[in-house]
Amino acid sequence: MTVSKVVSKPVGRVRATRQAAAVQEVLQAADGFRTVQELFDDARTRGLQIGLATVYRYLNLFVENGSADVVHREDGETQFRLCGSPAADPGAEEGHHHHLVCRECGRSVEVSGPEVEEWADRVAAAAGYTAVSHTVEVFGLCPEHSVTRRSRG
Amino acid sequence: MTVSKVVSKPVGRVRATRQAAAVQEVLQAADGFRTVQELFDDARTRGLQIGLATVYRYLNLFVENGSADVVHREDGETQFRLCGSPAADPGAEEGHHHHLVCRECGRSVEVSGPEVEEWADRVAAAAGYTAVSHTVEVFGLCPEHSVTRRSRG
DNA sequence: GTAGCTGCAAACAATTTGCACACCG
DNA sequence: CGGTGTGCAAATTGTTTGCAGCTAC
Repeated sequence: MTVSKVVSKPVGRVRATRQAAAVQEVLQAADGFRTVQELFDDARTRGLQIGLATVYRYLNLFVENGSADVVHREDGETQFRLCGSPAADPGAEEGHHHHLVCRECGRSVEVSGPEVEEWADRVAAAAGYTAVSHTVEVFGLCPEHSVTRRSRG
Repeated sequence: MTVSKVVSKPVGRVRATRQAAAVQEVLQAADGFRTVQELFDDARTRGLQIGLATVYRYLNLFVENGSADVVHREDGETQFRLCGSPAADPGAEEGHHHHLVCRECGRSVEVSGPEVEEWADRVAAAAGYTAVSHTVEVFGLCPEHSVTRRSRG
């Protein structure tokens, strides 16, 4: 695992600071969604000098830039993860998609559900609602963390 | 000593207190989802003596009982609303459904989306995920609050 | 050399909890 | 009279913000 210059293209409007790279690094190192605390902790563990507030700041910047995705856990806590490649697809409207997130490790799978979008649009239209937006988050246990033993007693 | 039919069956494990009735009253008076603060304020406005903490307590009890539904606004704040009639439908597993909520007035429409459930289940299964749960929230502007004038300049 | 970025900690907002008291039964 | 529901405010938790100093450009 070579670390080297990880910040060839930060995010866009973000200055090429050591901290921006740090956030991006821990974000990339994480397989899936992570809480801000976890990312902050990861950074510190890796010896990356950064403050919690800065992690929040960059995380929000990344989200604004479309570089990161965010999910609100049922718990209420916010989790972040690097997005695919939004900047590479300027035409697509942020590449709307949802995530299937593992409750244990945060590992996630990007899922695009045209049906869901259509469904949301349809029911909204049927009710006469406009300016519709929707939130779809799917949580579960990834194969590795699924309990194979269904025995209980 | 009948107190109307309002609180013939509070929620289940909830004692027939004045506060429980108060929360239920403001909940019923509201057309849609309301924040805890709003409900608390409503209660006070109606002259119902109750504390914020108690509103929270009952709201959570109602949710546990399946008497109330909850949505987490994009904003992060939690909103509550009375549910249909879960107790009247013991067979149905809590009557899983989602809501189409108006951003302006909170008025909502209960929407059942078998497709969404199926979709969530399908993508989860395809990825090998188990113990799947999903969150689907649709926000928009109800007919009354939709901006009919599409002019912009 | 300057402006923006950082970090720490205080501020903040939403929600929970503890404890003394009132009320229900 | 006893238990427990209640209220107020303090405690908690997740997140944001202010200000002095450092860093990148």
